[in-house]
Amino acid sequence: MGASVEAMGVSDMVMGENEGPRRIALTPAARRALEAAGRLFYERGIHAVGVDLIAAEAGVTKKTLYDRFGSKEQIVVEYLADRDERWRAFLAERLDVPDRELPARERVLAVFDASRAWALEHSSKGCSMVNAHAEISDPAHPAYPVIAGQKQWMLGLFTGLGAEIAPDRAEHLGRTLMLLHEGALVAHGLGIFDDPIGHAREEARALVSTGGV
Amino acid sequence: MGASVEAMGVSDMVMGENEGPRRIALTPAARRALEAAGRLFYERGIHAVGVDLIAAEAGVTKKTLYDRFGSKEQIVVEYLADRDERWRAFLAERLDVPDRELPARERVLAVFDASRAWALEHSSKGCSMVNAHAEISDPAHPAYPVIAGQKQWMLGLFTGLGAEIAPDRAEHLGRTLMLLHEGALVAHGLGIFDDPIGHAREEARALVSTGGV
DNA sequence: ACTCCACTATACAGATCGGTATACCTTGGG
DNA sequence: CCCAAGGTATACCGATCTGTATAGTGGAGT
Repeated sequence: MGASVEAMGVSDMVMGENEGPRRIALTPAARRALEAAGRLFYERGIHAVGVDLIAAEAGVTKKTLYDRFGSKEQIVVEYLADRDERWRAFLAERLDVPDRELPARERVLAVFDASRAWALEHSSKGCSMVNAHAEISDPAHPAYPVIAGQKQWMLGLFTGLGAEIAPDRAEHLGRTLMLLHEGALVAHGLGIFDDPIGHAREEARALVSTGGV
Repeated sequence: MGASVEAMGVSDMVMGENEGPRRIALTPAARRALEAAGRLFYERGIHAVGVDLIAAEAGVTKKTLYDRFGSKEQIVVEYLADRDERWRAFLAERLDVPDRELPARERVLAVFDASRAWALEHSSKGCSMVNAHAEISDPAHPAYPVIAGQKQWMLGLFTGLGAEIAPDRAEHLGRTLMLLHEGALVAHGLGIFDDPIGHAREEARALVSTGGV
C-alpha cells in the first residue's frame, strides 16, 4: 500500500474511491439544502444545527429535505462526502498539471499550497473531518467511513509521493508529511500563529530536499 | 516573548495563568458533576450531552448543578479549564524533575512522551480543546479564551525550549514542534496510523539535534 | 437553639429537537 | 390527457432541550 498510488494522477484516485455512501440524486432543492447544510454544519457544528434551520436557510420545506435525504444523519454523510469530493477535485487541479509532469518534490509543496488556498476560502475553522469526528462518538455512524477514508487517502497520497522521493523511507516520510499537514490545519483553524500552512510547507520542503532523513 | 519562559519551571507558568474564568468552589457534588460532565463532553461532544444526563451520571440533581455552575455554558468552561489544569500538572511532573535539570533537548522529548502517556489514558479522541473549538462558533463564548490560552501556552512552551536550543531560530523551531505535536494529537484521535505521537517524537528528536535547521 | 449551606426530590415552563402527515400546486414526458 | 415527480405550505407528534420553582432534609458553626 502506498506504492500502488505511485504513478497515478490524483483524479484517478478520486474515482472509484467513494464506494460507500452517497447515492442520492441531487435535485435543485436538494442541492440548495446541501449547500446550506454544509455551510451551517461547518460554521456552527453538526449538533448545533437543526433541520428546521437548514430548510429555512435553503428556502426548502422540511418535507423536501426528508424526501431527498431521509434523515439528518444522511445529510451529514452527504455533507462530508461532498466536501471531501470537492477537496479532492480542488487538489487534483493543482497536482495534475496538463502537459507537464510535476516532480514529486514539487507535488508535495503543491499539496500544501492547495491546502493554504483551500483554507483561505473554504476552511477558516479547520478540517471539517476532524471537526465532525469531534461530534460523532459512535463508530457505527455512517459518516465514520467518510472521515476515516479521507484521512487514509491523504496519508496514501503523502506516502505515494514519499515513495517517489525516498523509496526506502516512503512510509516514514509520508507519515511525517501527514503530521505536519494535519498540525497546520489545526493551527490554522485555531489561529495559533500566522500562516501555519505556509510554515508547514517550508518544513516539508526541507524534508523532501534531504530525502526525508 | 518566548525568551521570558526560558528558565522557568512549567509549574511556575501554571500559576497565575488562569486569570480568566474558573472561580467556582468545587463542593463534593460539584466535583462529581464536573467529573461526569468532563467524561461525557469529551466522549460524546458538548452539544450532544444535556444537563439532565450530566446530573443523572453524577448522582446529582439539576438544582445542584445550576446552584453550583449557573449555566451549562459555565460547566463547559469549567470542564475545559479543569482539563487544561490537569494536563499542565501532568506535564510539569514530567518536565520539572527534582534534583536534576533536564537539558532542553530532553525536555522537548519529554513533552511528547507526556502527550503519549496522557493520550493513552485520558485522550483517545484527540485534543479536547480542538474538539471543543469545533463545537463553539461564537468567539465571544467564555470558553474561547481557555482554548486559545491553552494553545498559546503550548506554543510558548515549545518556543521557550527552542530558545534554549537554537536562540536565533527559537520561534521557527517552536512553531515546527507545535505543528508536529498538534498533528500527532489529531492523528492519534482519528487513528490514522499507529503511534503518531511516537513518530512525532522521533521527528522532534531529529529537529532538536540539528538545531532546528 | 438557630441559621446557613449543600443537597435531594419533583414538577414544570417554553422552546426546539428529529421526523411525519395531509393537502395542494406545477411541470414535463408517455 | 394523464400522471408521476418535485415541490410548497402547514400542522402536528413525542421527546428532549436549558432553565426555574417549590418544598424539604441533614449537618456544621456559632
